[in-house]
Amino acid sequence: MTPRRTRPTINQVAEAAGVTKSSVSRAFTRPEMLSEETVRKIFAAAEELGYVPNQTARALSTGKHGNIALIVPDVANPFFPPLIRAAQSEADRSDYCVFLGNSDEKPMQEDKLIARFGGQVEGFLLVSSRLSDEQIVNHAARRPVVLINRDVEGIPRVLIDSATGVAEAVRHLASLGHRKLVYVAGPQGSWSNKQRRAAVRRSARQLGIEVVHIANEYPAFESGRRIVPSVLASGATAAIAFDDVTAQGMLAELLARGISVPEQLSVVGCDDVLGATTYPSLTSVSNRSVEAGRTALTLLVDILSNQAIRDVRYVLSTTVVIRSTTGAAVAMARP
Amino acid sequence: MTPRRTRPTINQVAEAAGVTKSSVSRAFTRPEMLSEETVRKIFAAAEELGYVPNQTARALSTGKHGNIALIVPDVANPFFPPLIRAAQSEADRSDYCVFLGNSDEKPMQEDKLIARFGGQVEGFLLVSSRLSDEQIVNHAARRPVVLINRDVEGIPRVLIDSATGVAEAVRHLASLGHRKLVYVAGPQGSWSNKQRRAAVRRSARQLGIEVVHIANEYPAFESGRRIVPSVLASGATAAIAFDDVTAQGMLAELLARGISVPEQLSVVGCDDVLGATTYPSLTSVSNRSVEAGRTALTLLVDILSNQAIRDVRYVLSTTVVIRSTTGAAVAMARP
DNA sequence: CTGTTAGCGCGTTCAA
DNA sequence: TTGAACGCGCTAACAG
Repeated sequence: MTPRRTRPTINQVAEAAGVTKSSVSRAFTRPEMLSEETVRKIFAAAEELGYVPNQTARALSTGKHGNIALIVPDVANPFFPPLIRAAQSEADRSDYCVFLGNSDEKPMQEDKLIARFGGQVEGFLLVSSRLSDEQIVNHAARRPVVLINRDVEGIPRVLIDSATGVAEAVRHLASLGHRKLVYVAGPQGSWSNKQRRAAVRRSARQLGIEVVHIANEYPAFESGRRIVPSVLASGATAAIAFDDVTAQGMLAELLARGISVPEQLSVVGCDDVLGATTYPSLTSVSNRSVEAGRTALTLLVDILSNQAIRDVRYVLSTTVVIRSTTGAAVAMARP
Repeated sequence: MTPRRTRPTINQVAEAAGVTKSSVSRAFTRPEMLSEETVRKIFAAAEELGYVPNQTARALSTGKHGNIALIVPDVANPFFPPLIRAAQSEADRSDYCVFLGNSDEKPMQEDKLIARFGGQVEGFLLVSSRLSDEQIVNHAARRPVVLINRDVEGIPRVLIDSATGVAEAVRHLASLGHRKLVYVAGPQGSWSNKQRRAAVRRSARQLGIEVVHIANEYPAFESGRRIVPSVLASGATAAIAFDDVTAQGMLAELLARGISVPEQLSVVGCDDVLGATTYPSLTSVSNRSVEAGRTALTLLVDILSNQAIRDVRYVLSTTVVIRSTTGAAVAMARP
């Protein structure tokens, strides 16, 4: 038997079961309102016809679509896939479908996506949003928004506190004798970048270490390679990069230039997305993106069902994971 | 001014513009049917109220939802994110929203996702589907389906032909003096796996090389590490892995065991997702997933607008990318 | 417990 | 070129 192209409607089921649409509707939403006998009849008829409730029609009358939008700056950046995966499987548990959006690190694109999805989702999960606080607050006024790695007062948010891990990393470098280090930055609009940068500065000052800041808009392997000359020119003996991918690019370029790590330069990454897969294996700040994704999605689902718009601020702290790219500072001439 | 919670409807715009709903509807779908003057008035009113057509209501009456579902086995596997990204941005160009589904390599989960999305999408893009041919044909009978890396007669599909690249890789190894190699397999249900395995065998036979097949269900870094003992035990001098991630795991384990690559064992990956980021940099079969994603999505959109269900079979060929994990075969005792 | 009656917001005939 | 009326498939009062 070949499957029909047009799906059976609630009316056909009603007729087949000898009841009205209302009863069929109830059988699928609140069966406890019906007699067991009726429910049985209806399900039998539905099964027979291969009836499945029409989500769209249901959404039109209830306003609930059962969809959630998940927007990230760059799907291809290894930081996001595990997070996406975690959020997905959590959404799955609550029978939500998730739209995925890729903003390409561009606020305008992100805004456009939110508008496009707006009509058919109940809430948004914005990861590392590049939007302004004002824009975020505005969207949140229309429908529930949960943020990951973005700290906006009044909006439920899950933050991966890389500051703790970064501080540990700086202390680790200090204990190895480093007195001057560079911070290779990430995207301007990134909350994580501001946080990491501040953490590096603060810890360094406390330990009497000098910090050089090097800008680098797009966090990627290639930009990591390109930034190496500036790092070398700075005269620092260690570098902390915005993320693992950037650090990996640096590692490759350093290797290509015959500069040995960590003997001549120590390198630290962030987010630990590469694990021990680089060579030398990368010292990094731990990653909690999976928990962040899971937590944020649970939070969103929670808000959607309780409609209690709480101001939650969930913080996940991090630590430094020491591997093989950090070592003793090179001997330097004293002034 | 604070944004309203409830969006303006077509009726409010109609009233504000001094026309009926019909005209407003037409202004947004077929403006050429209206006088310029009326269209102008309507748009002005819409703009003023911040009116945006309700996708759901529109979908209910037209049957077009403007959504596409993209299902992959594992978002976190680096092969997929670039493909997803490419498909996304292509969908974006045609104003489609995309649902992302993660099947966890499980046919049942994939089926469940298809059912869940079914009600609100116009078509499916199934990547490396783990479903049976029969299941796929069945779904395709209900609504348009485009396949990536899955070859089912009658279903539009985009195939990355890794066979050409794998054959090149085998010849490359042969020219380096290898006489016995192992193929570290991928998921059973994977079309790519079958294709690669067959290509290895065929090329090897032609060149008089012996092949050992080693099963390995889940393609991941850890399983790559675990498989190393078997590889070593086989006595082969070279290994071709199902994908780069598996190969990377092998590399790490080999390094940990003090076995040097390629001096003692040559390793080849597939899909080239890691680029030159491993150490030693991995020889691999080229990756065309971005083109595959873009092409497949264009194809789907095309089918959706032309409703001409053509039997397309788009093949992208590959080559071997030689880097540093392949070298001369180790000297072996002659029998 | 079950049927009846209204919409949800929009597209689309059919007339005018 | 525009308007009036109906229907998409389902849920939600309101009766009974």
